[in-house]
Amino acid sequence: MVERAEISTAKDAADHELILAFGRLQGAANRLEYLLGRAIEQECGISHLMFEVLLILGRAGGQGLSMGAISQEQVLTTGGATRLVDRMEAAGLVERTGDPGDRRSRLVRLTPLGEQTAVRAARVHAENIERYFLEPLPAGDRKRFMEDLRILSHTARDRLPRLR
Amino acid sequence: MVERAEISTAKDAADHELILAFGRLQGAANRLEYLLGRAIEQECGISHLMFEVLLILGRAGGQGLSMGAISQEQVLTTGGATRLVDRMEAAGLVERTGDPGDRRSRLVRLTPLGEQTAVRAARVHAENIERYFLEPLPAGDRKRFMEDLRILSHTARDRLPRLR
DNA sequence: TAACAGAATCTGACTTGTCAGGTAATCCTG
DNA sequence: CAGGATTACCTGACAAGTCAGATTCTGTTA
Repeated sequence: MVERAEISTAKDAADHELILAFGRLQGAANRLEYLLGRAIEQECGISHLMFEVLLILGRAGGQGLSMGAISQEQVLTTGGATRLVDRMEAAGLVERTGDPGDRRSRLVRLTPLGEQTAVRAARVHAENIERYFLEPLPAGDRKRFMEDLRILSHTARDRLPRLR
Repeated sequence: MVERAEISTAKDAADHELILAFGRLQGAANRLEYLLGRAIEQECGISHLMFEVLLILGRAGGQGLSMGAISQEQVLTTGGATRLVDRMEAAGLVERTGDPGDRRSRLVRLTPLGEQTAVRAARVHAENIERYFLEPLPAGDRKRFMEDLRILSHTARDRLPRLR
């Protein structure tokens, strides 16, 4: 009846194995994210989150996106988005203009510098992904693995509650 | 020669696809981590990183681990480890004692409360992993997928430089 | 054994996120 | 159309990391 004894049941042993395997996944994901984020920071002078926002804005094009749309695409609260865009604006990567249709809202749009940076950072990022993520995988597994990830990422995304 | 034109090459299109696919992976990993971390916080009253450290210490057993060993197992600098263990000590989950063999070093060890919390949190965590991570995957794919992850996590781990 | 390089940890200053609570504009609804 | 609910964004207070440098101890070596 000592607490220690609990961890020796069969169920707990299976749990432990699951946690270990999943921990390796999380560890790998974190380390990869760290590595890729570092590369972008050093080679392009922008943070990982700034890079994400540059990509989002590049994909959106045209008028730009509202602050709310940006924070919803990221794992960021609205307050966090405000501060991130503040820094990006100070760095000359984006500009904020009022939305003519809704004076509460503000549209965020890439500057020419922001576009150049986005293109260059995307290239660097893709190279690093190939190098660190795909290369170590057995060649025959890559395609199937990417497909699994696609499925998984969608189901996970749909299940997870959004931030405010 | 306009910068915009660069993004329309075939290579850049492939890069873009790779970045998108990988972004989904990162997004899923982050959202899962967020979700699982939240569950642990709410149900067990400890942060995600505290949980990791509890598991590490539980696995180590015996004398406990030095601060350096803890920071190396985590994606944490030594300064960050100091502050995390400070909070865990204040919460009564661990205790720090001097290492008799090296007076610079300090050994961190689970308290009885820390052990109980580790066991309980591990159970909650395993349940949540199954619910959010494995369940959405097609049943036949789970085993193979876990194996891929195992391989990948090892290669990624080996390639990534350690923090200080 | 004195001196110095290196290791283990801690600390001050800072960064960048969260959270809760503003403020201004918009949308309903009687 | 007045007035309350809601929406969009921002801000002050705080949390929890990073980083560089200080402190204390160890081990080697001249």
